[in-house]
Amino acid sequence: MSSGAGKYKDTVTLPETAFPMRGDLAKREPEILAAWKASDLYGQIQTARAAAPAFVLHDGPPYSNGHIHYGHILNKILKDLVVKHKTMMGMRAPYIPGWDTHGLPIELAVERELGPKRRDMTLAQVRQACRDYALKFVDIQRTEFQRLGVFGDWAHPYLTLSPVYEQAIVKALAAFARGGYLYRGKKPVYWCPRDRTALAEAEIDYKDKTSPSVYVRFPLLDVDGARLAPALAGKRVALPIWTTTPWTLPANLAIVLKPDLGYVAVPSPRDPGEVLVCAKDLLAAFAKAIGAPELEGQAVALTEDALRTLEGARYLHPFVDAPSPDGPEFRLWFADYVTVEQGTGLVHTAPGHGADDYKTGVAHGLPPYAPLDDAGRYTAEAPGWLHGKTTDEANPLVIERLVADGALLNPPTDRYAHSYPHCWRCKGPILFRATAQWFIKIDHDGFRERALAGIRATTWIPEWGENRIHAMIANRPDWVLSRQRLWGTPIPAFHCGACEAPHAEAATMDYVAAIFGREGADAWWTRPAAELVPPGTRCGGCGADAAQFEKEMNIVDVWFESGVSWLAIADQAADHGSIDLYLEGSDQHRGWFHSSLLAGIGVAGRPPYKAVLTHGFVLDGATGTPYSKSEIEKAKQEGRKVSYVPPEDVIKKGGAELFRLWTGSTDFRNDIPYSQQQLDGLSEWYRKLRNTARFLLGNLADFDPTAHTRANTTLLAVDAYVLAQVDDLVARVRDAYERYEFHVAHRAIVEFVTVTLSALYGDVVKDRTYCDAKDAPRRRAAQLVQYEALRAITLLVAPVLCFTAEDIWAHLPKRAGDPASVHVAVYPEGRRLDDGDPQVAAMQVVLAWRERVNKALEPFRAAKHKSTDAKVTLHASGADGHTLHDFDTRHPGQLADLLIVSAVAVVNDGTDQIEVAEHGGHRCERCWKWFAALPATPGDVCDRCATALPTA
RNA sequence: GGGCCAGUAGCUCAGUUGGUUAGAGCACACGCUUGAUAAGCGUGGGGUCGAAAGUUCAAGUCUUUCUUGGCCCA
Repeated sequence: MSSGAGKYKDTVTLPETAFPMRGDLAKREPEILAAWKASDLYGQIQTARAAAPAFVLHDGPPYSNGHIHYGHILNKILKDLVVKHKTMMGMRAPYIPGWDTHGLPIELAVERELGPKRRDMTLAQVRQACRDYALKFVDIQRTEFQRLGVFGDWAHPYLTLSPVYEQAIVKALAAFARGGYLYRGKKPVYWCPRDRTALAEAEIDYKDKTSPSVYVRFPLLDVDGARLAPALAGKRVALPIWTTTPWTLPANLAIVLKPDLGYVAVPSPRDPGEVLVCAKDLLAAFAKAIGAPELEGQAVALTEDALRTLEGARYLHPFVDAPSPDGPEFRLWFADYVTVEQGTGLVHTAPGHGADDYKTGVAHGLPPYAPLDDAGRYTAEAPGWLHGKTTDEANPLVIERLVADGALLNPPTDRYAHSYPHCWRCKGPILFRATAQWFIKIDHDGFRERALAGIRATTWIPEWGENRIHAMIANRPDWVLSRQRLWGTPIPAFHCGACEAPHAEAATMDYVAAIFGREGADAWWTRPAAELVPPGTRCGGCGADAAQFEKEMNIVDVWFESGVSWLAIADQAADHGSIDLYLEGSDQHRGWFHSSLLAGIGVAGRPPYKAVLTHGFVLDGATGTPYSKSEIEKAKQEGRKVSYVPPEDVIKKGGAELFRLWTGSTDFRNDIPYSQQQLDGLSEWYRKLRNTARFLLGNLADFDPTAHTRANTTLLAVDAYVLAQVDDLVARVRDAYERYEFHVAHRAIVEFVTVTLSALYGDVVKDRTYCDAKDAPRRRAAQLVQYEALRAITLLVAPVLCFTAEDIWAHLPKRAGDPASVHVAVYPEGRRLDDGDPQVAAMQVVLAWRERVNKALEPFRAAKHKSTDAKVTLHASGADGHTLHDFDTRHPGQLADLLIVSAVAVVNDGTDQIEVAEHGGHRCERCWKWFAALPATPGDVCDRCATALPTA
C-alpha cells in the first residue's frame, strides 16, 4: 500500500453535482424562457393562486416607439420583482403589460416614412399606418421585455388604441362633461398660417430670422413721477417696451415688469415733462437704441417699493381704445419671467399671442385675444386698417402708425436678427395664436381640493413623492385637453353648423363611447356626425337637426388617455378592479401619476391607486449624467469621453440575469448608476453565489430532505447556529422585500452567503461531509442545514435571479408538494434571531475567537502548514474564558472542528492569548487531522475514518 | 430662476431617538490550498462621511450656506 498523496481520495465523499460552475446565461436563459412558455408558467402561477388574496400592480404603459433602453429595463424588472415577490408571499399578483400607442411621435414618424404619399391618403388610411407602426413596436418591445424574464399576460396586453380602451377614454370624458368640468376656451398655440394648422413643440425648427425691432412708449395714466421718486415730482411716466413682432401690438392687453430687477427712470428725449422707466441693467442698450446715449447719466433709481405702488396702473394704448375704463385691460402687472437679457425690463403682453402672456392673462382676467384667422389674417375684430392683412403686411403698417402717434422711440427701420420658430413642414416662420381648445376646469366643484385629499389618502414611496405631486396639483392651471392632431382619440364633441353652438353632452359622449367600443375610434373619421349622436339629438342653441352637426376634429391629450388606464383595464381584466400599486420613474409625478389622479377623482371620486412607488433615473456611472443614447450622443459632440453599450449587446453576451441583479441590488429610490465596473462586481457576486450553490448541491447528492428533517435531526452547535441564521435571513429578506428595499435584501443575502455559508459553515462542515460515514448522524445534520440554507437562498433569490433560481431548484432534492418551478413556490417562514439566546451568544463569542485564531494561524500557515496540523491553546480570562470553557465542556471536540485545527485546549490562566503549535501526534492519512494515537487497523487512519471506510 | 431629491472606501450598500477607533461584501495586495481547483480559505492596505460655518460636553447623523449631479417646471 503506497503512502503517497491522495491515498484515500476515493474513499471520501466529495461534492457531486450536474449543476455547472458557469451559468452560460446567454445560451441558458432562452432555453428556460422557452420551457416557461411551453408550460404556460404564468398561467400555472395564476391558477395556483386563484383563491389567494390579490396584489395588483398596474403597469404604466411605455410608448410604443423604438427599442427598449435602460430606463425601460429598470422599470420593467422592478415591476417584475414586485410581482414575483408578492407571488412568493403566497398572493395572487397578476401582471398585464400595457402600451401607450397614440400620439405625436408616432404620427410624425409615420409621416416621415410616408413622405409625399401622405397627401394622397385619407385620414383613415393615415391612421391605419399609425396603428401598424405602433403595433410593430408593441411586438418588438414585448419580445425585448419578455427576454428579461418578466412574467405577465403578454398575449393580452392593454393598448390605448384598442376599442375597449378608446371606449373607456370617451366614457371618462363623458364623466367630466357630466360633472361640468369640460369647457371650451382659447389658448395660444404654435400656428402655421400657410399649412393652417397648429403645431406641437416637436414640430418646430428654430432658424435665424430678421425681424423689425421696435421700442414703443406707453404713457401711464394718472401717475405722477412723485410716486416713483421725489426727484420726479411733476413728471408724467411712460413705459417703453421692446418687441420684434409689431403685428402683435394690436393685441396688447398688458405690460409686465419684475419689481426686484432694479429699475431707473430717465428723461424722455422728446418730451421734457415725461420720464421713461427702464431696467437698470438694460439702460445703456436702450439709450443707445433710441439714439440718446446721454440718458445713461441722467438715471434716477427707483425703489422696489415705489414700483410696487404701480401694480394695476392703467396706461394708454397708442391706437386701441380701452373696452372699458374699469376693465382689466391696459394695466401694468408684475411677473416672474421678466429678465434683463434684452429690451427694457418692461414686457409687452398679448395674452393671445404668447405663453407667458397667456399666463399673465389668466392671472389678471384678460382674454386670450388674437384677432387673426386660420390663414394668419386680421379679422374684423382688429382695427379697420389692419383687417384682412397678413402679419408680414401688418408690421410696416403698425410701425407707420406708431410713428404717427409718436409712440415709436427708435428709428422705424431698425432690424433685429434672432432665432425664431419655423414650421418643420413648410419651413416658414410660425406665429403664436390663441385658438379654441377644450379644457378641464380644475377649480370646479372643489375638484382641486378633492385631488389634494386623494394625494393625502395615498401612500407615497418614498414619502417625498407626496410633497412633489401635491405642489404640482396645488399650482396647476386648467387641463388643456385638445390636440390638433390625427393619431389619437377624438374629443367627442360637435358644434352646430347652423348656429355655431358647441354640443358636448355627456349623453352623446356615452353614445359615442358605445360606438367606439364596437368599432374603435376610427368611426369618428368614417361616419357622419348624425350617426354619432343618439337619434333625435338637436342643437341646444337653435334646434337644428343633427344632420347640421360638425364633428370636433381635435383629439384628446395622450396624458388623458394614459390617465384612464385604470378604468380601461378594469373593463378588460376583471381582477384589475382595485389597484394596489403604480410603479414608475419619478418624472411621472408630473405625468402618469398626475393624470391618473385627476382622472380618478373626476370619474370615480378617488385616486386609482393605493400606493405609488417611484424610482430614479439611470445615470452613466462614470459621469453621473443620464445614460441614454441621445445624451451620450450629445456628450460625444461636446468632446466628452463616453460610451453607450446597447442593452441588447449586454444580453447577447452575458444574458439578462445581470440586469435583474443590477436592478435588485441598487437603491432605486435614488438615481441608479450604470457602469461596466459595477456590472463586473455583480458578476463576481453571481459567480460566488453560483459556486456556493454548486458546492451545496454537490454535498447534497445523497441527501433525502423527506427522511431528514428539523424534527428528527440532532444538530451540533454550529448547525443550530447557522440554521437560526438562515431563519433570520429569511425574515429579514421578506421584510426588506415587503418594503420594496430590494437592495437591502440583496446585501443581507450576499453577506450571509459569503460570510456565514461559504467562509464559515461550508469550510467547517467539509470534514464531516467528506469524511464521515454517509449515514452518520453528524453528517446528516450538516446536510440538513446545508439543504435548508440552499433551499432558503434559492427561494429568496428567485424574484431577482429568476433564471438561476429555477436552475438551482431543478437540481435541488424536493420535498413532498414542491412544485416543478421555483416560481410557483412560496418563501419559507422566517424567524428573527434572538440575540438574548445563550446558545447564540456563546457561539458569537466562539466566532470572535475564531477570527483571532485565524490571525494567530497566519504565520503558521505561511510556514507551509495546514491549519489541521495545528494544536491551539486558547488562554481566555473573564467571561470569555468561562464561555469557551463551558462550550468546550458541552460540545467536546467541536471547538477544533470550528477552528479547523486538530486540537484545542481552553486554559483559564488569567491571560488572553492564543498559542499555536504543531500537533506532534499522528496524522490520519484520510482526514488529515492529527491524533495522539491511531487505531491498529488499518494503521494510518483515525477511528472515525476507520469506521467510515467500509461504507465508502 | 423655482419645486423635489441625492452626494459615506475604486464599486454597491449598512450606519437606531446625535454617544467608543465609521462597518460589510466585492475589487486590490500578499499568503495558504493533494479533497469546491477557470473554485476555496486566510491576512492586509484603503474613508478629513461633497465643502464651510453653526448648535452641542459630543455631529456621518441636527441647522444654515455653498457645491456637484438628477427629475420636473419656468
